[in-house]
Amino acid sequence: MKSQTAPSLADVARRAGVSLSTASRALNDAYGVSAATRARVLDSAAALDFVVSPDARRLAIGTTGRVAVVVPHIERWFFGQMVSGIERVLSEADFDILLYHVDDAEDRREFLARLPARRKVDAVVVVAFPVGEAERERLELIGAKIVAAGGQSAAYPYVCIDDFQAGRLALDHLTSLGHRRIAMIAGSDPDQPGWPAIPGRSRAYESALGALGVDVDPALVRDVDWNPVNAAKAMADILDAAGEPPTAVYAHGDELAFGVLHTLRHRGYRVPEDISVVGIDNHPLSELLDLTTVAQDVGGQGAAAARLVLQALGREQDEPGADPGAGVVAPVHLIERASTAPPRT
Amino acid sequence: MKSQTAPSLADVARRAGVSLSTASRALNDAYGVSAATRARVLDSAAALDFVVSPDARRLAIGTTGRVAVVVPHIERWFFGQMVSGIERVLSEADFDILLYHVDDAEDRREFLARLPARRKVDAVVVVAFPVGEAERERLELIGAKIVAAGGQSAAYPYVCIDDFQAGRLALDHLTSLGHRRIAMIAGSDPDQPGWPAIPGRSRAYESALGALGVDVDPALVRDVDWNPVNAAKAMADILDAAGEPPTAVYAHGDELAFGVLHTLRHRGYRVPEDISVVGIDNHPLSELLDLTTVAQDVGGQGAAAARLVLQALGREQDEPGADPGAGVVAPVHLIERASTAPPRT
DNA sequence: CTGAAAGCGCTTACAG
DNA sequence: CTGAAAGCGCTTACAG
Repeated sequence: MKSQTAPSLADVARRAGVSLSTASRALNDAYGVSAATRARVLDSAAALDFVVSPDARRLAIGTTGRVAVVVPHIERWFFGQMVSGIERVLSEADFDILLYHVDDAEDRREFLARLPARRKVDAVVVVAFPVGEAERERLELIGAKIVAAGGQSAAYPYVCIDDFQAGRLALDHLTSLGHRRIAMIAGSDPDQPGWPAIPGRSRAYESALGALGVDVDPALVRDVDWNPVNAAKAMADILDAAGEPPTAVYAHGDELAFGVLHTLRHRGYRVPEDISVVGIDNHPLSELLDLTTVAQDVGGQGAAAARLVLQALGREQDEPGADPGAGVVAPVHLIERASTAPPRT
Repeated sequence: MKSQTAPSLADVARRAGVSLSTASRALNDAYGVSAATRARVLDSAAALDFVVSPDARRLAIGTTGRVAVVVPHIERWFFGQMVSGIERVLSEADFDILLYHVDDAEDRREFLARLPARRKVDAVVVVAFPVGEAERERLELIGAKIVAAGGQSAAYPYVCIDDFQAGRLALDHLTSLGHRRIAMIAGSDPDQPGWPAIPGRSRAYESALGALGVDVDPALVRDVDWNPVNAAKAMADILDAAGEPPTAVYAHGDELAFGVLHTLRHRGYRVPEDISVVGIDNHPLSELLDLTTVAQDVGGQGAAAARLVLQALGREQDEPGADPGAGVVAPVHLIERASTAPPRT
């Protein structure tokens, strides 16, 4: 009945001829065990191929050694990068990462409501979505730390970029080139259709046009669910609806821009001669498509978020000047490639 | 000192006025507890916001409720899809997934060597890399099941596609169009430079040409580490090296094909008029780039792998006719788009 | 430096 | 149907 079972501490102790306590100490502390004894225990452990049962240790210790990473769309580039960055530093700090995928707002709420009581993790990092006040309190009540990646919060540490700034970088590039008639393909939150998923990037649009005294023309704006194919359709839509085509297109993300490029090419518009296109992200394929974009280091942000976790867990010496609990905003910068140029007059 | 602590089963039992055993049973079994008692316990648990400590439960139960998913490049599309598929079905079966990222062969070996003794998981699914015989045995010794996704093995269950077939699908399409001078951009394993990461896709090339009595021209073949940018360079290389350019290019993956398309465009070749291009994968961006490709459902393969895990763990009624321990090979199919056409004569 | 004992939070035969 | 008790595999004061 009992399936194969790994050697236990008791086995190690017996083989080394010491007590459980001593074996445990030899394996953990450095103190309180004579060198000779420790050596015997270590040998014994090695011979038996022993490794502590994490569950038992955790039970006794009261800590889990795990952190939950909760992401909406693990199959998308941005999230993959983020998880990759988080995993890298957390695993190095010897934490295991528990991956959870949550789809919509309902999913997220339910997940967060369940997690606290589960005590499965020491911390949770939520990627690109907010945590309600109530959930946050429950998490903190059980001692679980929480940090956000790809979004900010006043209530817990976070790392993100300044989306408004990123947007302005893209738009200022366009306007300084002389563009005035600029279309926008906005990424929209499927939970709240019609609302921008990243408000800052939309505000940048209004603000940039506003600064020029140009009114926003609704015929030039479309919301898209981040699916490139839908972005392609949206662009076609704009071309069909707007009397005069825009001279430039601002996409909230490179993946949306890819769709735009596709439609433009199919409709016979040359980029950038006829229409300029700019995105945000610096997706790995953007270089190949000569897309001008505002770059961000997503993997680096994941790593930074992981460091915030370690900090919150007291596992890292606070860097002097680092205000724990505060957020870090990662830098962004414009990368000019061949998809943007001055408008033809 | 003692940080906030969640309510324990003992609290629930006390509040309900029953013993620990009864509380436990009420929460788990359906049997052996009177309806009234169960109700009291349930109420009590609800009132206290109680949820069992997974670690304690596991310790007592002897099972972890977790499965490890080990991937080489979590930030790449293929792996993201795979993990996504795995997570979907495993989390529904109430398993937690522990994500591990391993880079190179050394990493993998070390990881697998450590895992067995750790007893952190009930099973491990390795994505797109092989597990040595020794490691496999150790894993099985401690009762951890193992299944492969994106690669096959004689020693444990797996799900993959038939890479040779996929390659032939792509190549037969090309040759039936009339192409004879076909270049190949092969994805290569960084651990074994010069070797194809996916041998079947290379064999398909040799086989398809062989069937036509055409010799493989080394000047038309390049190995690339799956980086699209390097694929672009490799294509440039071929164009520079080969006297006469190929009339078609076969890429081991769509991401490589993207690089090819880039170079072709920059060099002034029209696709497909001057040169045809075909890939494998049906990457989400392929549609936008009008790339002809051989499609595979990666997420579906992940889901299938997860089902194999459940099966191995005895958590799923064996479907009649399903041979546990065997592999499943997922179907592939050609998607013709605008990147392929007959060669100009 | 080392050991006996209690405890971490559950589950599960074993007896009522 | 219900409870007392042992056990899961470790850790950690408490005494030597």
